[in-house]
Amino acid sequence: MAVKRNTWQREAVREALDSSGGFISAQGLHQGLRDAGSPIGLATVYRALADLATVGEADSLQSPDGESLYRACASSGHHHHLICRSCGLTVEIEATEVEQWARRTASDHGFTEAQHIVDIFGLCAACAAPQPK
Amino acid sequence: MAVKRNTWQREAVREALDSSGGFISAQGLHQGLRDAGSPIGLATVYRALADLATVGEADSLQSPDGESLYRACASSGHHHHLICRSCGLTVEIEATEVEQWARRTASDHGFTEAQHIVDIFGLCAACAAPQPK
DNA sequence: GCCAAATTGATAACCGTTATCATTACGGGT
DNA sequence: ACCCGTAATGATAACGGTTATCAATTTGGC
Repeated sequence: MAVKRNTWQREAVREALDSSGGFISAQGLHQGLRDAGSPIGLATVYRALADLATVGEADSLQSPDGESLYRACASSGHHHHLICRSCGLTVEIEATEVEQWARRTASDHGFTEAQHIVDIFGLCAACAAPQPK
Repeated sequence: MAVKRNTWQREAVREALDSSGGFISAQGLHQGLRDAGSPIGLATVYRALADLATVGEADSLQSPDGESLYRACASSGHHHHLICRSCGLTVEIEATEVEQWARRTASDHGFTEAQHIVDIFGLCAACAAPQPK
């Protein structure tokens, strides 16, 4: 059965994910768990993460480097993120306008089942000032 | 030097990219070039692609699988895409509203050097009706 | 307490991308 | 026209991340 994935491990992952406060890579999460004393294996982290993503309790996106980043999602509600590419700070943003625009644009071209990817990467105020690059 | 990247190979890549008509993976592009008779190497394709992307003549995005997909970009202008996840049909879309929204949102939170990822994946009219899967 | 089923975790296989490095082609200078 | 230096090319190896494999452990039911 597919709905049997509830062992303490998954919750551990969810907690870690939740306390990370932002997007984090699967491996980073694994590190964190290990540091926290969990003897959890990397494979399990990936599995838990995949499950959480499927259920909708986690959000995943591809970093520009091709890594998969995950983040705890309070709801299965749709929202977007503003991510500092330097320090990782993540801000959830409302995108009502964009939602509408996306929906309109899609149906405008005869597209259905449209899901949009809308994320903004930048440098937060803190990271911007110091060194440009 | 960095501005010395102009040998026939890059143009070959650009042509291939251009005639692909949609997003294509670096490897797929390499295959295509090879099939077309070019003795081009995979490494060179990656290099050319990176260059084109840098100059702004190619657009790149990460597929959900983590692959990098490239597409010929008419201009270095910023625009987004509506992609059929079934047949690969790609439509360039104007996103003026979104541009503004993104810029506003970013600076609203003190972010600078904001680059946004805005793409819509869906099923085009042709692929939607027939067979669900 | 015993058995069956499922999860776990270490490791190996995979896949795409990037770096390495010898070879080759091109251009300039003489 | 020839020689030489510079840079691009391409085969292959190295890399990093993700997924699959599989034996061992744990869990729950009877």
